[in-house]
Amino acid sequence: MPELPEVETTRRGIEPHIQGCTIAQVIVRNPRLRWPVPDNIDRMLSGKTIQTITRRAKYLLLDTGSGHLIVHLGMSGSLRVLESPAPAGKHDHVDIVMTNGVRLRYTDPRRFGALLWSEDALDDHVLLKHLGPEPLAPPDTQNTATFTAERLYQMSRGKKQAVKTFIMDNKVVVGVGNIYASEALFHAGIRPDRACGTISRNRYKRLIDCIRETLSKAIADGGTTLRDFVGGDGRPGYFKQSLAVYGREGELCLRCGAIIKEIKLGNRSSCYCSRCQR
DNA sequence: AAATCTCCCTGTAGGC
DNA sequence: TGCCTACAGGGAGATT
Repeated sequence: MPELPEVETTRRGIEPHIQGCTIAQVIVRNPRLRWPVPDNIDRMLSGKTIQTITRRAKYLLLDTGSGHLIVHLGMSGSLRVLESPAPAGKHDHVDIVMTNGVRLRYTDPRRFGALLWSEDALDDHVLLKHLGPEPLAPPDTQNTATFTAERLYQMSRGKKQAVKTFIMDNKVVVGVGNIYASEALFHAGIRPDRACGTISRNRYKRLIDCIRETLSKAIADGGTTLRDFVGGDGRPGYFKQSLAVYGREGELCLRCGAIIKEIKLGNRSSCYCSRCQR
């Protein structure tokens, strides 16, 4: 399921195939995603050239020079490059056809994703303007608007919220979903239900290192494929075999051998080792 | 104001 | 060709 590493894997997979391509046509088979695909999207995109493909949080941004296509993969979405037409399956909702015949195909069984068109500056877009810092951007210790231990420390003071839901909050840091929050907390030795306001600067420093390391390794492995996810080349990711706690409730901790526990936090399952994580 | 809950959706797993 | 329910999850919006 697409978290930051899966979105970045997708970005890297499609970029070499579609950067510089001119869009001939957008075929919308089913516009009913999280928000409706705008019915003018074919008119807005046709004839425009894809200049860059960037990522902000879990959003992919295709810049045409006069407006952006904003893509979110939801939890079961994928974007693949097809070098030639192929029959559309049940969940292949949108094809973006290039003038050279290459297609960018959006597939999303659960339709939690989105394809939106924005002519405004992206900094002002309602979905993007309140987002916190990127976890993998170069840290700037002088700037608390970047992902630093000082930021987490300051934002968490006086809060009783569980640290796991805290780091999954997009205003705190973006791109950390349920899988990688669980994994990073394990590697940092912090219980997911610990009140975020009781965690020291030093432990936040360690947590930040672990979040960066977990996300980076997952990107290097092509993301985590649990069921649906495929990268831009249609291949699954291989990080699943590196998961230490996520989805391992009842199994043994790889570090100490204790049984991995599962609790619900914010209606989301959270797995942890009660011996390694405090 | 902060924290928690609900909802959108559908494929899959598990119980019977 | 079994039917039914619970569950998974990102994140906006509602509620407590």
